[in-house]
Amino acid sequence: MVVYAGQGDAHRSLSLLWGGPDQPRPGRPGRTGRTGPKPGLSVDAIVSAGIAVADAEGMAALSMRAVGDRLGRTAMALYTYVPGKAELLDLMHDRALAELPAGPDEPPVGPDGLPVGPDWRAAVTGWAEALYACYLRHPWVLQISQARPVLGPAELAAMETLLRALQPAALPPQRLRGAVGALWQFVRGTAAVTAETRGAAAATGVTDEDWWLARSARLAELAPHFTARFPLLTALQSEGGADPRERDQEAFRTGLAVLLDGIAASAAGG
Amino acid sequence: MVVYAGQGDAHRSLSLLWGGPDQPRPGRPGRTGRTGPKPGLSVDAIVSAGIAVADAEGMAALSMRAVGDRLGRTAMALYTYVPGKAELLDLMHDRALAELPAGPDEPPVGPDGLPVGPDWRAAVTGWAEALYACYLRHPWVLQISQARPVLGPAELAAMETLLRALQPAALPPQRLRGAVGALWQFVRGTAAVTAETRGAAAATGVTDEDWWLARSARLAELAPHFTARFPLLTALQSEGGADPRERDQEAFRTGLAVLLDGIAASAAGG
DNA sequence: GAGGATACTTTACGCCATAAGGAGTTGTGC
DNA sequence: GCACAACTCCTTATGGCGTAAAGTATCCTC
Repeated sequence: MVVYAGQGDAHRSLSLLWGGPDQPRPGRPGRTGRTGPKPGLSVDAIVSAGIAVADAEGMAALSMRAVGDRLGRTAMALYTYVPGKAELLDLMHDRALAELPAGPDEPPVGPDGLPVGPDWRAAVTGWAEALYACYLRHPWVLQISQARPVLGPAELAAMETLLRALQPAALPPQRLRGAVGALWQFVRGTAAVTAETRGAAAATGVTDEDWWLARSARLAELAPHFTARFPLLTALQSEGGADPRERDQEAFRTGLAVLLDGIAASAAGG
Repeated sequence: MVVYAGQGDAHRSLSLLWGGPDQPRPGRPGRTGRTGPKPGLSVDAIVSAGIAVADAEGMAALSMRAVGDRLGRTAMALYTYVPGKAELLDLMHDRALAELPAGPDEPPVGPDGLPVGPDWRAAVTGWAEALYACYLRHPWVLQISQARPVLGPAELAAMETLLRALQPAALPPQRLRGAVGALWQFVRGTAAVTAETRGAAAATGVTDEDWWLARSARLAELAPHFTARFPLLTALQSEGGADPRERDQEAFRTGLAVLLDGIAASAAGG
């Protein structure tokens, strides 16, 4: 379950995200830092602690008190460094994405000087797999509403990497925007489904496969005319069956293939 | 900001989702309903009230108290009908999706008896636009984590509709699964972005366009070497410029076109 | 050494979901 | 007609949450 809890100050988030580590003191507006006790914490340390809590115990357990505890402070101590929880989440989000590889600096270049490479498919696939893996390493990121695009440096860097990978396909700008959006949303959504399957299975102490079986059985029991009501779904579920435990991986691979085919068509069609 | 707040009982959600209105009394396990005062509420009424609150005041304002107030009851009265807030959200989610049109019962059939129709693109486009519009009518649905796929009847019906629309493309099952996932995630993700843009603009009392301008200006100010660091992004943003206020619509259309091209390629390639 | 800025703590407020128990209402079986 | 069980709905209470407000201890500047 997810609750939207009021926006937080995106303005402040942006400052913190882009402020960098060079600020003499933690990022509150009018602070000189010439006097007073040395800060014992830092924004970075708080973000790390937050990620540690979320990785270990899930988003539900991520409270300001929990983060403070992990640092040997009270919850209120964090407010010296970070305006509030919403902004902390924004920072955690971008820090998680910062694990993504930057990719090669230069795309392959042909004799005509233009970027060239039949293998933009491989490059985009690599990008997508890296993002997918990152989401699965930090599933809590998927509960931070994508409806709050704060545009941190790591997120933008990831988009830039994708654009670089797509460069050889030479898409017209409009198509390029569409493709980038579709790819990003696809990876995120697919990762969310995978994360949930794993999480639910782990929480109930059952294998992924057994969990799916239990779910299906229960559905069939509750909706007796299931096959009559949803014939195509029923057919699809039984048909061409991959091992259910590999189904998520498969959905990722083939969905991505569909997207890449679409991009290829755009490239060809100009 | 979004918080994952503990799973709730998916088992109970499923019962409520599929139980239908034919249960003699609200859906608690061992109730006969032969005695006691007549129920003044119903699961349906509670779900409607929840949707009304969320539509009018957003997910942040959706509390059990708020829902109870709207029905002239206390928060605790709801627990007679619904096990908890998580399950209520599941019900609200499925009810929102129930607004989607079911689509024609039969796909067009050719002389060979197989479903046929060059216009599966139109059908899928129609499906995607309907889902997109539904999400924008109820943006709070997008904050319910997709990482809790409870599989209500309306959600499954929407998938069935999509499968029916895709039938003429005659995709192999593996590809079909990939395509369905990609389409769904794409619509959801794109709708989330649009919803956020509108929401943020509305909250600050500014047009979408001005909001984007302010955002860009602030980014440029905070990251002085922006263009050097993200050359492709910078280029893409300026290039081929649609009116920024139409950009979301455009991203939806062209992203969908990319997906459809990919599906067409799969159909051709068998 | 005084004074001010700063880090961090304690306390408190108003929310939240919901557990526990009680009051009033309705039907059933005697 | 009456006791009782079933049921709805309420009040109260618990333990969480984010964070405002105010206090204390630390350190630098003058």
